[in-house]
Amino acid sequence: MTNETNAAAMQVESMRKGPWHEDEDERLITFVKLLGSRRWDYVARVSGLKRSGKSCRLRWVNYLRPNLKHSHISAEEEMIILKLHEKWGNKWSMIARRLPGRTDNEIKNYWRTHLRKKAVTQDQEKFRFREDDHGKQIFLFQGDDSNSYFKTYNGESYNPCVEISDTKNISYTAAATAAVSDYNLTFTSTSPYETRISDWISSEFQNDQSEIKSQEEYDTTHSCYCYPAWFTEENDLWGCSDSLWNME
DNA sequence: AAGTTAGCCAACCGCCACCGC
DNA sequence: TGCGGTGGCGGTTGGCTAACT
Repeated sequence: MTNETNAAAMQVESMRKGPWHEDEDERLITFVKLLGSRRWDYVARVSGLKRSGKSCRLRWVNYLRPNLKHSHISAEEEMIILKLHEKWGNKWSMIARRLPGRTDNEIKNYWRTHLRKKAVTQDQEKFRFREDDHGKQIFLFQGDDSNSYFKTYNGESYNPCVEISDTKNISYTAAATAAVSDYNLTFTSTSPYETRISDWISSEFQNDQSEIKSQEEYDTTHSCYCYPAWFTEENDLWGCSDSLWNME
Protein backbone atom coordinates (compact mmCIF):
# COMPACT_ATOMS: atom_id res chain seq x y z
CA MET A 1 0.00 0.00 0.00
CA THR A 2 1.35 3.41 -0.90
CA ASN A 3 1.64 6.25 1.58
CA GLU A 4 -1.18 8.06 -0.17
CA THR A 5 -3.64 5.17 -0.11
CA ASN A 6 -2.62 4.45 3.44
CA ALA A 7 -3.39 8.01 4.43
CA ALA A 8 -6.72 7.88 2.63
CA ALA A 9 -7.64 4.66 4.38
CA MET A 10 -6.70 6.14 7.74
CA GLN A 11 -8.79 9.20 6.99
CA VAL A 12 -11.82 7.07 6.19
CA GLU A 13 -11.27 5.09 9.36
CA SER A 14 -11.12 8.21 11.50
CA MET A 15 -14.41 9.53 10.09
CA ARG A 16 -17.10 9.95 12.66
CA LYS A 17 -20.42 8.21 12.17
CA GLY A 18 -23.71 8.12 14.00
CA PRO A 19 -25.70 10.88 15.65
CA TRP A 20 -24.48 14.45 15.43
CA HIS A 21 -23.48 16.41 18.52
CA GLU A 22 -24.64 19.95 19.13
CA ASP A 23 -21.15 21.39 18.63
CA GLU A 24 -20.85 19.58 15.30
CA ASP A 25 -24.14 21.11 14.21
CA GLU A 26 -22.98 24.58 15.17
CA ARG A 27 -19.72 24.12 13.33
CA LEU A 28 -21.49 22.86 10.22
CA ILE A 29 -23.92 25.78 10.25
CA THR A 30 -21.03 28.22 10.57
CA PHE A 31 -19.12 26.76 7.65
CA VAL A 32 -22.16 26.39 5.40
CA LYS A 33 -22.88 30.08 5.99
CA LEU A 34 -19.30 30.83 5.01
CA LEU A 35 -18.88 28.46 2.08
CA GLY A 36 -22.40 27.79 0.87
CA SER A 37 -24.33 24.55 0.65
CA ARG A 38 -22.83 23.10 -2.49
CA ARG A 39 -19.30 21.80 -2.21
CA TRP A 40 -19.90 19.38 0.62
CA ASP A 41 -16.59 17.61 0.40
CA TYR A 42 -14.86 20.95 0.71
CA VAL A 43 -17.10 22.02 3.60
CA ALA A 44 -16.36 18.76 5.38
CA ARG A 45 -12.60 19.15 4.97
CA VAL A 46 -12.31 22.85 5.79
CA SER A 47 -14.61 22.71 8.80
CA GLY A 48 -12.49 20.10 10.47
CA LEU A 49 -15.55 17.97 11.11
CA LYS A 50 -14.56 14.35 10.95
CA ARG A 51 -17.53 13.67 8.71
CA SER A 52 -17.86 12.86 5.04
CA GLY A 53 -19.23 15.47 2.66
CA LYS A 54 -22.23 13.27 2.16
CA SER A 55 -22.88 13.10 5.87
CA CYS A 56 -22.60 16.89 6.17
CA ARG A 57 -25.00 17.41 3.29
CA LEU A 58 -27.51 15.00 4.78
CA ARG A 59 -27.37 16.65 8.18
CA TRP A 60 -27.84 20.07 6.63
CA VAL A 61 -30.61 19.09 4.25
CA ASN A 62 -32.59 17.03 6.72
CA TYR A 63 -32.09 18.88 9.95
CA LEU A 64 -30.15 22.15 9.97
CA ARG A 65 -31.37 23.90 6.85
CA PRO A 66 -33.33 27.09 7.59
CA ASN A 67 -37.11 27.13 7.13
CA LEU A 68 -37.46 23.46 7.92
CA LYS A 69 -40.67 22.58 9.67
CA HIS A 70 -40.07 20.43 12.71
CA SER A 71 -43.75 20.04 13.48
CA HIS A 72 -45.92 17.00 12.82
CA ILE A 73 -47.20 16.52 9.30
CA SER A 74 -50.65 18.02 9.04
CA ALA A 75 -53.74 16.37 7.58
CA GLU A 76 -53.47 18.69 4.61
CA GLU A 77 -49.86 17.73 4.00
CA GLU A 78 -50.77 14.07 4.38
CA MET A 79 -53.40 14.48 1.69
CA ILE A 80 -50.85 16.07 -0.64
CA ILE A 81 -48.37 13.29 0.00
CA LEU A 82 -50.99 10.66 -0.77
CA LYS A 83 -52.03 12.40 -3.97
CA LEU A 84 -48.49 12.98 -5.19
CA HIS A 85 -47.36 9.48 -4.29
CA GLU A 86 -50.25 8.08 -6.27
CA LYS A 87 -49.16 10.23 -9.18
CA TRP A 88 -45.36 9.88 -9.00
CA GLY A 89 -44.64 6.85 -6.86
CA ASN A 90 -41.56 6.90 -4.62
CA LYS A 91 -40.21 10.15 -6.00
CA TRP A 92 -39.65 11.54 -2.53
CA SER A 93 -37.55 14.49 -3.56
CA MET A 94 -40.16 15.57 -6.11
CA ILE A 95 -42.88 15.26 -3.51
CA ALA A 96 -40.78 17.16 -0.97
CA ARG A 97 -40.41 20.07 -3.39
CA ARG A 98 -44.16 20.49 -3.28
CA LEU A 99 -44.14 20.63 0.51
CA PRO A 100 -42.09 23.60 1.70
CA GLY A 101 -40.19 22.91 4.88
CA ARG A 102 -40.38 19.16 4.50
CA THR A 103 -37.54 16.87 3.47
CA ASP A 104 -37.61 13.84 1.24
CA ASN A 105 -36.38 11.75 4.14
CA GLU A 106 -39.17 12.98 6.38
CA ILE A 107 -41.81 12.28 3.76
CA LYS A 108 -40.35 8.88 3.00
CA ASN A 109 -40.36 7.96 6.68
CA TYR A 110 -43.87 9.30 7.13
CA TRP A 111 -45.07 7.32 4.17
CA ARG A 112 -43.54 4.12 5.45
CA THR A 113 -44.87 4.45 8.96
CA HIS A 114 -48.24 6.07 8.42
CA LEU A 115 -49.49 6.02 4.88
CA ARG A 116 -48.31 2.76 3.37
CA LYS A 117 -50.81 0.79 5.41
CA LYS A 118 -53.61 2.94 4.10
CA ALA A 119 -52.43 2.55 0.53
CA VAL A 120 -52.04 -1.21 0.90
CA THR A 121 -55.53 -1.55 2.28
CA GLN A 122 -56.87 0.34 -0.70
CA ASP A 123 -54.78 -1.72 -3.08
CA GLN A 124 -56.00 -5.01 -1.68
CA GLU A 125 -59.37 -4.18 -3.08
CA LYS A 126 -57.92 -3.85 -6.55
CA PHE A 127 -55.49 -6.74 -6.71
CA ARG A 128 -56.21 -10.37 -6.13
CA PHE A 129 -55.01 -13.79 -7.00
CA ARG A 130 -57.49 -16.23 -8.33
CA GLU A 131 -57.68 -19.52 -10.17
CA ASP A 132 -58.29 -19.94 -13.85
CA ASP A 133 -60.38 -22.70 -15.44
CA HIS A 134 -57.54 -25.20 -15.01
CA GLY A 135 -57.15 -24.51 -11.32
CA LYS A 136 -53.99 -22.52 -11.90
CA GLN A 137 -53.36 -19.45 -9.75
CA ILE A 138 -53.12 -16.24 -11.71
CA PHE A 139 -52.75 -12.54 -11.09
CA LEU A 140 -55.89 -10.57 -11.50
CA PHE A 141 -55.73 -6.85 -12.06
CA GLN A 142 -59.06 -5.17 -12.00
CA GLY A 143 -59.08 -2.79 -14.90
CA ASP A 144 -62.04 -0.53 -15.01
CA ASP A 145 -61.39 2.72 -16.79
CA SER A 146 -61.30 4.92 -13.75
CA ASN A 147 -59.38 2.86 -11.28
CA SER A 148 -56.47 0.84 -12.58
CA TYR A 149 -54.05 -0.86 -10.27
CA PHE A 150 -50.85 0.63 -11.68
CA LYS A 151 -51.22 4.33 -11.87
CA THR A 152 -47.65 5.29 -12.63
CA TYR A 153 -44.54 3.86 -14.15
CA ASN A 154 -41.41 5.94 -14.50
CA GLY A 155 -43.46 8.93 -13.55
CA GLU A 156 -46.01 8.47 -16.28
CA SER A 157 -49.64 7.66 -15.71
CA TYR A 158 -51.29 4.81 -17.49
CA ASN A 159 -53.94 2.20 -17.12
CA PRO A 160 -52.26 -1.13 -17.74
CA CYS A 161 -55.31 -3.30 -17.67
CA VAL A 162 -57.19 -1.24 -20.16
CA GLU A 163 -54.11 -1.14 -22.34
CA ILE A 164 -53.82 -4.88 -22.31
CA SER A 165 -57.51 -5.46 -22.69
CA ASP A 166 -57.58 -3.27 -25.72
CA THR A 167 -54.76 -5.02 -27.50
CA LYS A 168 -56.00 -8.02 -29.38
CA ASN A 169 -52.86 -7.68 -31.46
CA ILE A 170 -50.73 -7.79 -28.31
CA SER A 171 -48.62 -4.75 -28.96
CA TYR A 172 -47.21 -4.49 -25.53
CA THR A 173 -47.17 -1.09 -23.97
CA ALA A 174 -44.80 0.27 -21.38
CA ALA A 175 -47.42 -0.69 -18.87
CA ALA A 176 -47.55 -4.29 -19.92
CA THR A 177 -43.78 -4.60 -20.06
CA ALA A 178 -42.99 -3.32 -16.60
CA ALA A 179 -40.13 -5.23 -15.04
CA VAL A 180 -40.83 -7.91 -12.50
CA SER A 181 -38.93 -5.92 -9.92
CA ASP A 182 -41.47 -3.17 -10.33
CA TYR A 183 -44.29 -5.58 -9.87
CA ASN A 184 -42.74 -6.77 -6.63
CA LEU A 185 -43.71 -3.53 -5.03
CA THR A 186 -47.32 -4.16 -5.71
CA PHE A 187 -47.67 -7.42 -3.86
CA THR A 188 -49.64 -7.18 -0.71
CA SER A 189 -49.41 -9.46 2.25
CA THR A 190 -52.93 -10.54 2.86
CA SER A 191 -51.99 -14.14 3.51
CA PRO A 192 -48.92 -16.23 4.21
CA TYR A 193 -49.31 -17.61 0.71
CA GLU A 194 -49.07 -14.22 -0.93
CA THR A 195 -46.29 -13.13 1.36
CA ARG A 196 -44.31 -16.20 0.43
CA ILE A 197 -44.81 -15.62 -3.26
CA SER A 198 -43.87 -11.99 -2.90
CA ASP A 199 -40.70 -12.87 -0.99
CA TRP A 200 -39.81 -15.59 -3.42
CA ILE A 201 -40.19 -13.37 -6.44
CA SER A 202 -38.19 -10.65 -4.74
CA SER A 203 -35.31 -13.03 -4.13
CA GLU A 204 -35.44 -14.80 -7.47
CA PHE A 205 -36.06 -11.83 -9.70
CA GLN A 206 -34.46 -8.97 -7.85
CA ASN A 207 -32.72 -7.63 -10.92
CA ASP A 208 -34.68 -9.47 -13.48
CA GLN A 209 -35.92 -7.35 -16.30
CA SER A 210 -38.30 -10.03 -17.50
CA GLU A 211 -41.36 -8.63 -19.07
CA ILE A 212 -44.80 -9.32 -17.88
CA LYS A 213 -46.90 -10.25 -20.80
CA SER A 214 -50.53 -10.90 -21.20
CA GLN A 215 -50.62 -14.49 -22.33
CA GLU A 216 -54.25 -15.30 -21.91
CA GLU A 217 -57.47 -13.77 -22.96
CA TYR A 218 -59.42 -11.41 -20.81
CA ASP A 219 -63.00 -11.51 -19.81
CA THR A 220 -65.80 -9.26 -20.78
CA THR A 221 -65.87 -7.40 -17.50
CA HIS A 222 -62.70 -5.66 -18.56
CA SER A 223 -60.40 -7.52 -16.20
CA CYS A 224 -57.30 -9.14 -17.58
CA TYR A 225 -55.21 -12.09 -16.58
CA CYS A 226 -51.48 -11.54 -16.68
CA TYR A 227 -48.93 -14.30 -16.53
CA PRO A 228 -45.33 -13.23 -16.15
CA ALA A 229 -43.13 -14.06 -19.13
CA TRP A 230 -41.03 -16.37 -16.96
CA PHE A 231 -44.12 -18.32 -16.09
CA THR A 232 -43.92 -21.56 -18.08
CA GLU A 233 -44.82 -25.18 -17.57
CA GLU A 234 -41.17 -25.87 -16.68
CA ASN A 235 -40.93 -22.96 -14.31
CA ASP A 236 -44.29 -23.34 -12.72
CA LEU A 237 -44.61 -20.93 -9.88
CA TRP A 238 -48.02 -22.05 -8.80
CA GLY A 239 -47.18 -25.67 -9.31
CA CYS A 240 -44.87 -25.56 -6.31
CA SER A 241 -41.40 -24.71 -7.44
CA ASP A 242 -39.04 -26.08 -4.80
CA SER A 243 -37.38 -22.81 -4.07
CA LEU A 244 -40.69 -21.18 -3.42
CA TRP A 245 -41.86 -23.58 -0.77
CA ASN A 246 -38.53 -24.36 0.78
CA MET A 247 -37.45 -20.84 1.40
CA GLU A 248 -37.03 -19.63 4.97
C1' DA B 1 -40.82 -4.49 37.55
C1' DA B 2 -38.69 -6.72 33.84
C1' DG B 3 -38.68 -8.41 29.31
C1' DT B 4 -40.43 -8.12 24.66
C1' DT B 5 -42.39 -5.99 20.68
C1' DA B 6 -43.59 -2.31 17.61
C1' DG B 7 -43.18 2.28 15.94
C1' DC B 8 -40.51 5.97 14.70
C1' DC B 9 -36.83 8.53 12.67
C1' DA B 10 -31.94 9.95 11.95
C1' DA B 11 -28.31 8.40 9.51
C1' DC B 12 -25.93 5.28 6.44
C1' DC B 13 -25.32 2.74 2.04
C1' DG B 14 -25.25 1.89 -2.77
C1' DC B 15 -26.36 3.36 -7.16
C1' DC B 16 -26.56 6.67 -10.71
C1' DA B 17 -26.17 11.02 -13.23
C1' DC B 18 -23.59 14.89 -14.00
C1' DC B 19 -19.48 17.54 -14.59
C1' DG B 20 -14.77 18.79 -15.25
C1' DC B 21 -10.40 17.29 -16.68
C1' DT C 1 -14.16 9.95 -25.03
C1' DG C 2 -13.18 7.88 -20.85
C1' DC C 3 -12.43 8.41 -16.04
C1' DG C 4 -12.70 10.01 -11.38
C1' DG C 5 -14.92 12.97 -8.11
C1' DT C 6 -19.07 14.70 -6.30
C1' DG C 7 -23.84 15.35 -5.18
C1' DG C 8 -28.56 13.66 -5.24
C1' DC C 9 -31.75 10.13 -4.55
C1' DG C 10 -34.23 6.05 -2.82
C1' DG C 11 -33.78 2.01 0.03
C1' DT C 12 -32.35 0.19 4.31
C1' DT C 13 -30.58 -0.12 8.96
C1' DG C 14 -29.99 0.59 13.80
C1' DG C 15 -30.95 2.74 18.02
C1' DC C 16 -34.14 4.90 20.98
C1' DT C 17 -38.60 4.95 23.19
C1' DA C 18 -43.28 3.88 24.21
C1' DA C 19 -46.60 0.35 24.57
C1' DC C 20 -47.68 -4.07 25.72
C1' DT C 21 -47.41 -8.65 28.19
